[in-house]
Amino acid sequence: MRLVDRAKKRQRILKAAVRVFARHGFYVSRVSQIAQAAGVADGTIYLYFRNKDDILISIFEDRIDALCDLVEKETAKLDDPARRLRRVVDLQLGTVRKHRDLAEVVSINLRQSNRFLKQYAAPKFNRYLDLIAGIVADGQRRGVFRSDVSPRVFACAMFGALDGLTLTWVIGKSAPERLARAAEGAATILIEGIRKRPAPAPRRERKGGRT
Amino acid sequence: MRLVDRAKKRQRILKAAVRVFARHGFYVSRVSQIAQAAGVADGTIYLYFRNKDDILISIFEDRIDALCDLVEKETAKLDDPARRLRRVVDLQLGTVRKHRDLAEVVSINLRQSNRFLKQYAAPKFNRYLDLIAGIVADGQRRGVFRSDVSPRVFACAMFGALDGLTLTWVIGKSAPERLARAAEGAATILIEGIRKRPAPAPRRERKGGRT
Amino acid sequence: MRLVDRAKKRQRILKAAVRVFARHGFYVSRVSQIAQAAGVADGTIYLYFRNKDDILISIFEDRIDALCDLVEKETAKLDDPARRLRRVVDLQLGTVRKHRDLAEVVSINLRQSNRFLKQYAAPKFNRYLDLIAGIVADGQRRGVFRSDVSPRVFACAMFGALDGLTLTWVIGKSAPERLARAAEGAATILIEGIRKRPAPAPRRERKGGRT
Amino acid sequence: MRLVDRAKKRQRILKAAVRVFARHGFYVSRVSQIAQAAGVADGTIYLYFRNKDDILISIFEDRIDALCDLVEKETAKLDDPARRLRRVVDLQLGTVRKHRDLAEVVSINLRQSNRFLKQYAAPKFNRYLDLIAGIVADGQRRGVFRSDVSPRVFACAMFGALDGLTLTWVIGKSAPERLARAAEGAATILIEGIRKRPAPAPRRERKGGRT
DNA sequence: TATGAATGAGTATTCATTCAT
DNA sequence: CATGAATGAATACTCATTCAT
Repeated sequence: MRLVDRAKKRQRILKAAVRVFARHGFYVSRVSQIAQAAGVADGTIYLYFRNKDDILISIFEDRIDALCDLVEKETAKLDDPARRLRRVVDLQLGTVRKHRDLAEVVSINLRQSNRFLKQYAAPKFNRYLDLIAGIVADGQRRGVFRSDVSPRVFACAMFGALDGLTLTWVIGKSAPERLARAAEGAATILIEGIRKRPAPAPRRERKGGRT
Repeated sequence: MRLVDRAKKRQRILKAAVRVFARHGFYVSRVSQIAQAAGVADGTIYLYFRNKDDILISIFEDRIDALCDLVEKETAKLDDPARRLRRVVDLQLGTVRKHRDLAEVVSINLRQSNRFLKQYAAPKFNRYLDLIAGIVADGQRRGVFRSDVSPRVFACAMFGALDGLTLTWVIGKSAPERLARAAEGAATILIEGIRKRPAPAPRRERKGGRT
Repeated sequence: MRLVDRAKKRQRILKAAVRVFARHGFYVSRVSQIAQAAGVADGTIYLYFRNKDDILISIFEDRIDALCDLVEKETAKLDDPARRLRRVVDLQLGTVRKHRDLAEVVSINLRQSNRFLKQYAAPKFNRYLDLIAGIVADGQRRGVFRSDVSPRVFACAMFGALDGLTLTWVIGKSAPERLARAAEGAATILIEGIRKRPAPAPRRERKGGRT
Repeated sequence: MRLVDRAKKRQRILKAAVRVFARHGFYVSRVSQIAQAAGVADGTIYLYFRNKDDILISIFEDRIDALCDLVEKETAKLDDPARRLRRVVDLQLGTVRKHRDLAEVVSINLRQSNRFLKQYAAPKFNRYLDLIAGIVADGQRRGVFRSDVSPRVFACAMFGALDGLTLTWVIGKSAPERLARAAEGAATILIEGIRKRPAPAPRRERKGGRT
C-alpha cells in the first residue's frame, strides 16, 4: 500500500475516533465502535495504532501541533504583543468552534487518565504554553505589558480561561456564535488584564490595601 | 447504629476514595482499593453508596457545595466588588492548595465521564459560576467594572483560568508556594481585566482595528 | 421464649418463605425478602433454620409429611382399593388447590437443585409413593387391579400425572374449578387404567402386535 | 467462518452445557465450566449465546422441537389412536433413555427458574401437549376413546406420568431397562384408562357414590 | 494488508451468613 | 432472643488484543 493511502486510512480512523470519543468519552468508547465508524475491521486498527490509548494520544498530538504551527505562523505576521494575544484567542477558540467534536475530545477526554495526562499531554502542552508565555515576555520587555505577572502564569491562566469557556460551551450545547462572543469578552479581559496602564491615575479605591 | 457514626464512616470512605482517585484516576481505581484504603470490606462501600460513580459524584457535590458556602459567607463581609473577586480567587486556590488530592480529583477526574459531567456536575457547577457572575454584575451596576463583558463569560473565564493554574500546578507537582504566587498573578489579570479604566486615556494602539 | 411461641415464629417464617419462593423461585429469592415478609430481622432467620436450603427442605418435609398422614388416615376409612385411589387423587389435588403457593413451591422449586432433589427429597418422597404402591398391591392381591403393571410404576405415573396437572394449572394461572375438573378426569384415567377388566372380551385390535 | 462450522461449534457448546447442567443443576453450574467442557474460552460462549439463560432455553427448544417433529412423523404412519398413543409413550421415554443427561436437564432443570418456565417453556411445551390432545380428540370422535375426559387433561396427565417416571428413573439412577419396563406399564395404564370399555358391564362398586 | 473469530484477564456488585450489641 | 451492620467470597460478562486465514 502506498504511503499516502496508508496515511489516508490512518486519518480516517482518527476522524472516526474523534466522533466516537466525543459522543461517549474515552473509557466508555469501544475499539469496535471506532472500527465500525471508520469502516474497517477491529484488527485493522492495530495496524495503525499500538493500542486504544495511542489513538487518543495521536488525536491530541496531531491537534495541538497543528494549533501551535498555526499560532507560530500567524503571530509572526503581527508585531504588537496585544494583537498577537488577540490572535491566539481567536485561533484557539476558532479551532474549537470549527471542530466541536475535537474540542470535546481535547477539552474533556484529555483528562480522562491521570497517567495519560501526566505522561503524554504535559510535554506537548508545554509547547503551546511556551508560545503564549513568549509573547507575554516580549510584551513585558517592550513595556506594553505589566511586569508583575509571570508570563508562565499568564499562559496557564489564559489557556485555562479559554478552556473553561470551551467546556461550558460544549456542555451547554450552545450555538457557535455564543463562543464567538465569549471570545471577544475573554480577549478583552486577558489583554486588558496584562496591559500596562497607560497612565496609572491615582486610584482611591485601592487605598484600603489588599486582603 | 447512630447517625453520627454512620456519617463518620461515610466520610472515611470518601476520604479514602479521594486519595485513591487522585493517585490513579477514576476509571483505573478499583472499588476494592477504596475499601482497603478506608479499612472496610468491599461490600460495606455499597451500604453507603449506590455504586462507584456515586462515590465520585458525592466527592464533587460535597466539595463544590462547601466552596460555594464559604464564598457566600466570606464575600458577604466585603463591599468592594474587586476585593470580593480577589477573595474568591484566594478561596478557590486556597482550597485547592490545602487539599491537593481533592484538587486533583475535582480538576481532573471530574471530566472523566461525559455522562457524569453533563448530568451531575453542570447544575452544581452553575451555582458557583452564578456566584461569580453575581459579583461582576454588581460591580458593573456600580460602575467599577466594565460593562462590555458578560458576567457569565467572565465567570467561566475566571473559573477556567484558576482551574488551568490548578491543573498545571497539580501536573507539575509544584510546591504550594508556587500556587500562592500564581494566585497573585491570576487575581491581578482578572481584576484589572474587568476593571473600568479610571481615565480611558486616548489609546493609539487600537487604531489598526482588528484582524 | 416458650416452645409454643418459638414454633409459631418458625411457622411464620415458613409461611413467608412459601410466598416468596412461589413468586420468585428459590434461587432468585433473597433471605432478606423472607425476613421482611415474616417481619423479622435477617439474622433471626438463622435462629430457626440452618441456612436458606434448610428453609426449602423444611417446607417440603412439613408438607409431604402432612399429606402422607392425611392419606393414611383417610384411606384407612375405606376398603375398596379403587375408592382409596380416588381419595388420594382428591387429597393431593385438594391440597394443591387450597395452597396454590405451596403447590408452586413443591411442584416447581422442589426441582431447583439437583443436589437438594437427590439428597433430601427422594427419601421423603418415597413414603408417599409407597403409600400409593401399597394400595395398588392390595388391589392386585384382591383381584380388582390388573397385575401386569408394577405398583411402583403405577405410583410414579400417578404422582407424575397429578403433578403434571398441577404444573399446567399453576403455569396457566387457571381457576381452582379447572383443577377440580381435571381431578375428575385424572382419577377416571388412572383408576380405569389399572382396573382389571370385568370381562376381558376377546379384543382383536391388539393382534397386530406392538410397534 | 463457514455457517456449518459455526453451527457445529454451537452444538458443541450445547452438548457440553447439557453435561454440566445435568451434573450440577442450572444455578450451580458455572459458565466457565461449560466453556471448559466445550473446549472454548469463556468469552466464546457469548459469541453464540446471549447469556447463561439463553443456553438452557436453547437446549430445551432444540429438544422439544425435535421430539415434536418425531412424534408428528411417526404417528402419521399409524391409524389406530391407541397405537398412536403407545408410539408417543415410546418416543418420549425412548428419547429420555437414549439421552439421560438431556432428560435430566429437561425434566429437572427446566423448572429451575419460574420466569424461564412461565415465559419460554410454556409455549413450546404446548405444542407437545396439543399433539397428544389431538390424538385423543380424534379417538373420541371415532368412538374408541371415552368422551368423559378432556383431551387436554389427558395430555397433561400423560405427559406428567411419563415425566414422573423419568424423574424417579433419573433420581434413582436405575438401569435403562427399568425405564423400558416402566414404559410398558405406563402405556397400559394410560391407554386402558382412556379406552372406551368394549362392553360396559354393570358395575356395582360405584353405586356408593363418591366420597 | 485486512479480517473478525477467538481469547481470557479483569471487576463491579450481590447476598448468605455472622456476631457484637 | 433479636437485631441489622458488616463481611468477603464468588461469578457472569465485557472488550482490548491477537493471529490464523
